[in-house]
Amino acid sequence: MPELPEVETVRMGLVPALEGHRFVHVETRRGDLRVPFPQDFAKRLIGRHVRRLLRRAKYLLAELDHGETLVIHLGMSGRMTVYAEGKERKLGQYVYKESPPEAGHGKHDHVVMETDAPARIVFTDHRRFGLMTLIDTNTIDNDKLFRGLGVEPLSDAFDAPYLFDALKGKKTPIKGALLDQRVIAGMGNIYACEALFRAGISPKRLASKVQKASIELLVHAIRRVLTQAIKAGGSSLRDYRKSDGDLGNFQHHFAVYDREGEPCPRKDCGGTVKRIVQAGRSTFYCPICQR
DNA sequence: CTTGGGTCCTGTGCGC
DNA sequence: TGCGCACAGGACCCAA
Repeated sequence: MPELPEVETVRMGLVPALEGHRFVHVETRRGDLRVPFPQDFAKRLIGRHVRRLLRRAKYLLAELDHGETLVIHLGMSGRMTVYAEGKERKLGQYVYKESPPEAGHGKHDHVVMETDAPARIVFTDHRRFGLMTLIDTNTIDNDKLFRGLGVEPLSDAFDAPYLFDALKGKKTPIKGALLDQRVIAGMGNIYACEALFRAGISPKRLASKVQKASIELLVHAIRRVLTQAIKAGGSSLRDYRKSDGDLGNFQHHFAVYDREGEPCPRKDCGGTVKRIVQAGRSTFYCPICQR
């Protein structure tokens, strides 16, 4: 589910509930996620103060005051929902609903955290591909979760020379290469398809065979599509919700993703959006204007 | 080393 | 209505 724009939207929504606040209550419910919770997970969080809430690739990082960082990944179906304690409240640009008594008691609510904002944060993930763990802040960059990650596509380090170099010698189709987190940290299936469409590049083209000029277009397309998606609050197809519970909006702006059989949105193209499977994932593209 | 396929898990939507 | 299959925003692990 959540790719970079969705995780970034969730991050922004969590900031008022977490940053500068203290965990007053944490509990894990029903079973393990993809990775078991670390020893004394809840105990190690309670009483801790969150210095900053950051994002790296598709991970949320809550930097705590005792040298550990709470790491959260939403997997395919994870959600973080913030509820205001007491009554509905506006924090930042989000309005948090009052916490209903059943919040946190759903079948797939795995973690409930309360802070002195005061707020209740519920982590829900019916597929349990998500992850929550604690990692030493000082050495987090060397952790296996983060060690190999490529550059952040919205940072200054992401430019055409970087991408060209990162794709050099890759014998895989460009679409697959874009999904490789060692190349671009945070890229996912939707935005890889959308960016390739915008850049006019066929997803089947071998990564190492994409011309420099096209790489230039692709870098701009990636930056723009991710930025626009963040502005729209991410894309809600099935499970994804913003942290206030509302839907994102960017799914209405897809050019090709999930639009098999529809006309290519490019003016005068006349092509039809096609769906193929690459490395086990759906790819949507226009065979006429993506070359 | 790189690359592709299978796998984890639950839910939903479709064709028959 | 019901059943079975395909598929879903991710990312490990392992074989070739």
